[in-house]
Amino acid sequence: MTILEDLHWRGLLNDCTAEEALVERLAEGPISLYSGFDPTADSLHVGNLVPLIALRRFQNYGHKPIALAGGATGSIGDPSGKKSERQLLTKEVLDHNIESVKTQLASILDFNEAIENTARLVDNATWMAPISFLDFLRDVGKHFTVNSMVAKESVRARMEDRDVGISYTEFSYMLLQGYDFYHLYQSENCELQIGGSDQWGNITIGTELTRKKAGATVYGLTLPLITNADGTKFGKSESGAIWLDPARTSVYRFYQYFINVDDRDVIRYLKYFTFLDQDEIAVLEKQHEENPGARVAHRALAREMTQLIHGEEATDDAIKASQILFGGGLEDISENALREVANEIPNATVSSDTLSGEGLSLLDALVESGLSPSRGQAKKDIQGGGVNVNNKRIQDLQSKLTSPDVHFDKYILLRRGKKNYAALIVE
RNA sequence: GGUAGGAUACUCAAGUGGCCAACGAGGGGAGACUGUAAAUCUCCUGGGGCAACCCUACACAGGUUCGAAUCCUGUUCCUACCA
Repeated sequence: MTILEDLHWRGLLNDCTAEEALVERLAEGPISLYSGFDPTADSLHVGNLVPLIALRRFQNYGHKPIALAGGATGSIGDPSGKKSERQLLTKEVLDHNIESVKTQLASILDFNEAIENTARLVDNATWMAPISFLDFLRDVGKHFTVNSMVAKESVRARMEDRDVGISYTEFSYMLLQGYDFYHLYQSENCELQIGGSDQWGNITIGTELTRKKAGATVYGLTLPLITNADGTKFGKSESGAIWLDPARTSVYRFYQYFINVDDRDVIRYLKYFTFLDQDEIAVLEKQHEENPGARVAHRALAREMTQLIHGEEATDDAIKASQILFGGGLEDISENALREVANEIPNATVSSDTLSGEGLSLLDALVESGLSPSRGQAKKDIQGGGVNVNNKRIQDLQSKLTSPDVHFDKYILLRRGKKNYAALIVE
């Protein structure tokens, strides 16, 4: 199977500037390709993952991936898919973002310099910054008519909306990105750019510029926009975007996001995001269809993704934490796993004194921990059988929490309903 | 500006002197069933109390009454019709 066949089977081929020619070129040998990532935040999120993983797919097939951090383009702002003009980022924020994003890019691609096709990381500010405005206008701007630029979807959408409009700055974005491609062709012999389907316009500017200035054919390839079957936006949970940075989205939440993927989406996402091959996914698909309740495919997806981004060890912790929060008792739980859980859920601190003697009334503990808004509600929760202490149901209103309830001298796990947890941390 | 009608809990909406912390629906919470799903079914849905009961609440401020969401007066806001 070739890389393009692989992408095609995965449903990752959205559009290509010249597919047949690219097939021939790829057959001749390894190619350098790139994809750009603008540092609009100090972390990538799962929505950025498709192109990034696609770069890795190419690398796995022996090609040479280049990850481009958009130090220059990011300072302008890509109008593609944006309904309104964006706030420019300050230099400091931009620098910080680039540094953070760089390390994330590095975690997915193989930067091992010992291998032939090691990945590279470049920042377009290094070649954009020195170019003078005049030179840019003469060398790049001259090759494009405003007529064609205005016709691009990203610009047209904004022109049609008279209320928002588009600034000259964002209008120029496509030229910068186009120049990147030309530059990478010249300096790295980079012949292919990949990106999301919203990047089509920007990518074709690059292939055009390279053809006009260097007389060379370079290729563009776009990947589909990921859409959830239920119409919600991929990569967004109730609590916001799913980031790759564990400080923003904990490993546990990251794992859970993929566990909770809609049944209808799970096989598609296995193809989009994982490196599992056709046979492996076919097996998962069969198991999923026969018994969706077992959620084998979901588990595989969540584990693969979490391992890819956060590594083996953190994944194991997330899986264990999930087991505690969605299943069994605490009997065989390790202190590490319990700490993981406690970090994940709201918590309240109680002093060990309150647990000695009489103990702390469960009602007070529920209110204290924020699980129940009032004592009255706490009572109803208990009477309704909705309250668990250390994953054991308690239905006695008079129940007190005492030291034997404390795990590892530190934790008491409270739960209201199916998934509202809180930890009492004893000090 | 005139006339008429209205303002009830998260939302809609019943209630026109005591049986009203207030019918019903939606929403929300809990339980059962399940797959950390969907659907379905049951219960709960102002605060405190084990409870009797107490407090707070039917736009706002007063009043009548043993007793007011309900009657009266004034105020504010909304809606319709007329100017």
